[in-house]
Amino acid sequence: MTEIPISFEIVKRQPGTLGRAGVIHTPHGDIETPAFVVVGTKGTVKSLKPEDMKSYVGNQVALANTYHLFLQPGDDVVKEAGGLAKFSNWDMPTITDSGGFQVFSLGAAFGKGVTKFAKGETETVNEKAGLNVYSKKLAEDHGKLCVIDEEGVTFTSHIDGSMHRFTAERSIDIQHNIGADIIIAFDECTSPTADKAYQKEAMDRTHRWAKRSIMAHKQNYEALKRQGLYGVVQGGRYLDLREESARVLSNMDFDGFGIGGSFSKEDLGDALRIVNENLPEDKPRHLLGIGEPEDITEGVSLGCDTFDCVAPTRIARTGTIYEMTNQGHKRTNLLNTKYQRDFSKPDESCDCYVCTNYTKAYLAHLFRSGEMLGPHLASLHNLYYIVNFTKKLREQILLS
RNA sequence: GCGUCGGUGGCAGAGUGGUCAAUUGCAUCAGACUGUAAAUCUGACGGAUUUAUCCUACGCAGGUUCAAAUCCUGCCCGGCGCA
Repeated sequence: MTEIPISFEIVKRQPGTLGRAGVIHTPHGDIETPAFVVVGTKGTVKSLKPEDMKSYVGNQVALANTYHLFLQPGDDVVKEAGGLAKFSNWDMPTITDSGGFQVFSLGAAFGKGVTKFAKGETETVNEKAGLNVYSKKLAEDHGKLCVIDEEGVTFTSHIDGSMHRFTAERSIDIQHNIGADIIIAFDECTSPTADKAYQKEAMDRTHRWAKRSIMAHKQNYEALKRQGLYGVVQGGRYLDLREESARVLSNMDFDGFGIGGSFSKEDLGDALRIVNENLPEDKPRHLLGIGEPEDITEGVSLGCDTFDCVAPTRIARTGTIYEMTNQGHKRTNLLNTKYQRDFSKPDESCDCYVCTNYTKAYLAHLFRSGEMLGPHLASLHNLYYIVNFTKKLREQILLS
């Protein structure tokens, strides 16, 4: 094994774009990029057996979450089991997200129905209110399950209400225990409704946490040998902040970079361009939590190497599948009446296990009758769809 | 046959004189979902509509009342008990 656990080589650059095809070498194997990373937050891809990833999906890498595994079953248990890959029987490279997204989903977004994507005109609000040293009363007053301060974040467990504190160092420590090949510096994922002043403040804080994450990582020699660390670019929807974040992080000793935070659909492209133009070219870039097929097309051409997103499995569980049409990607709600007697393949152009063996009508029946096979088969298809679509984008770059 | 209880929107089941086109659940119809608080959530759900209102509705037919799903009478149907 090399001194550096994570290395990246660019195999081919796509002329005229920022896109590139490459390989990320990890202790658990190679990841040919661009690649879609399957999300299994709690060490399980919802509705799938771990083996299904190899047999039916074909993904090369999977991602779990630090916050969730810390709460259940506990990072010490995962460590004792021999690490995430062994514990979960994930026979492939793995990534853990730092818990930074939970700062958003349990914080600014809690109970508000806000997503990290701004839709059209967005009112910005000063999120300063969240910036206080933790107290239980404060959390209750603010209707949040987490409160941010300079040192870190205090969470109220969404499971049992117990209090837990994450700092940059603590997140890294937990991720060392979980043992994924790639770990991510603890960051603050901001809300798209946050105003610029707050985005700047959160970004600067994330940069300070980034520095501390590197220091914490370097203090664990064993982990340093087998885990790579990514820093996370922030800056919200503000291009100047995005540029600044990319530049600041570029000067830190990371093995790769996550691009995080909030966007609006319209300026996702502009943000990715300015970020990737400023990140070092020879390090892998992971677009955190994005996205839909169209987003991946855009992200790849703008120089992102890996992507993770819950959308394929989340929409699958409620009866929606991806379908390729002449007009492009389509989301098909199998619960719609018209599919009850539609005996065509779920996706005519797809050659996955589900599409070669079942019909829309059968899947529709499974969903209508509440059978668990419905979410399972739809998840298999959607993951295969997005993983293979991303593979095709890689092939296009190789052929360009 | 006698007694008794009951018949409410696709189903189950509230309501027992006005605030009832009728609580709620299921089903149905549609929508949402982007580092998973998520096998979740939202909306619609008698008909018409100029969305203000109007019409038809709580087994059927009458009646009482300013007003009835709610009270009275008869009929029809069902459960249970006794013959």
